[in-house]
Amino acid sequence: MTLNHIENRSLRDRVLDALREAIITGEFKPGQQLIETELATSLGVSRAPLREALQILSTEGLAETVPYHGTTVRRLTKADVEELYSLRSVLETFAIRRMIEQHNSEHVVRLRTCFEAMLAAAEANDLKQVNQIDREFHDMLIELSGHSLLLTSWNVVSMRVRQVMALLNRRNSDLKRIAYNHVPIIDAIEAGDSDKAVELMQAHVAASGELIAEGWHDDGEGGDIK
Amino acid sequence: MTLNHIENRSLRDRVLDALREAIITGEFKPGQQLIETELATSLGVSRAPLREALQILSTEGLAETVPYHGTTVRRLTKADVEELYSLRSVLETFAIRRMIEQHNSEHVVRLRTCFEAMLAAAEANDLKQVNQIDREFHDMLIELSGHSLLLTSWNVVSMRVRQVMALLNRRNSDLKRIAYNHVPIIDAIEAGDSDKAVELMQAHVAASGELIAEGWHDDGEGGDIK
DNA sequence: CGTTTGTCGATTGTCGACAATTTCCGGCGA
DNA sequence: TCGCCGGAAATTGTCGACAATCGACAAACG
Repeated sequence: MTLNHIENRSLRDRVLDALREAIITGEFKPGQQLIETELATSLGVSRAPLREALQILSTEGLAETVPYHGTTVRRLTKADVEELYSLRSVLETFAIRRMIEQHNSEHVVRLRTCFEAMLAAAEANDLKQVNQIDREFHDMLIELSGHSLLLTSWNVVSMRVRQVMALLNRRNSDLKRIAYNHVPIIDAIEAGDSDKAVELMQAHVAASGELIAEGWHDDGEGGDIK
Repeated sequence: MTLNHIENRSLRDRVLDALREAIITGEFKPGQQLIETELATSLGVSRAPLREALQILSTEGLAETVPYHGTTVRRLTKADVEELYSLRSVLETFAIRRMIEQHNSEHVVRLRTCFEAMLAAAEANDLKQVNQIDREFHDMLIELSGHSLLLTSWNVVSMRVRQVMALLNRRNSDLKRIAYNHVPIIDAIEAGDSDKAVELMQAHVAASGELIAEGWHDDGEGGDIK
């Protein structure tokens, strides 16, 4: 008999996931006030676990808490976007170097598998799916570096990148081209050429970062891209 | 009349500071269980703000929470120390590059002032003071990069570095030599030579990291250094 | 004797109520 | 009209009490 484990996580964790998801997907807009009693009743829990979730969101940088003034969804200025992408670049290139040092061919296989899934989604013209797989690709890079502290730092950055992406209306650009952009990076990793892989990744991240920062309006929160 | 600011911060924040300090200074040993009722009564607060503080400690990586089993001070393995110092190196070198890009001579002045204070403490053979100023020096590097997201990431790393330092018994080594180690870095920054400054910083961090990791015992938590 | 089941103590998880703080709004006087 | 002074409303902060969960040991059963 194959029984599934029953959901046993604490309310706090489930509330945290729900709120995080709402912020990351842009359902909760930047600057929006997160009123405890309101959220608590709408989620059907008391304020205690909800507050704990809000604390965590604050330390993760997704929300902002001012004593006696409440918690709001953190605003994202143009400077924030630039910082986000520059730090992202630093973390990812570090991960690449560290991964290459391990000379594990299994890693390259996994990256290529991921790429192929991305390509398939691109051919189906499925923007959402491409985005998700792109996230998985970059997450995988970090994971394969085998650096757990880096992973936790990355998660914070990654979440906010997702938030940024959700806040702008992207037209469907050439998805296949986006997918193929990853090939030279994988090739450089396979060849063990750290410097080249790093260079390519820096360009890759910088390009998308600039593209986004370019059309960013601090008050309107994101314009149209591509 | 100069009145002190009335302590108006929330209990949670003050509890958080107290607990963090206790962990960072090594007063709370790694693996030690942090029992809510116990801490609450000893601090004279209820469990609510205390729990919120513990949540934050967990997300900061200083503590570890297992549902229904409580919170413990996070253990520091040798691998953790290595990850810590490698990430620290990445963040600091990034900060240096970014700082140099600004060509602000004021920055160099502040760094030199900091160095001189360190030297003075070294001549007084005051290990504790030297350590504190060393921390200030590296914190200053991050601040001067003008990258707020980097700063928040740094703070997490920095706290854990302090914890590591507190857990090992350092004999007084040559403090003046330690202080003077910072000079070439400042010089390279002043000269605007990013690559050299980065290289020196990497060596600087790697050296102390290896020194510490070398004598680290995962179970005993840190041996004697120098 | 080994396995399963029940119970206990300790600890964390959650809740509702109350206190503290800020904000907003209306009335009052200059 | 303007400023300002309460006081009510809204919101967050804190507390004590109760419920849920877990590990360990004892008890019952084969």
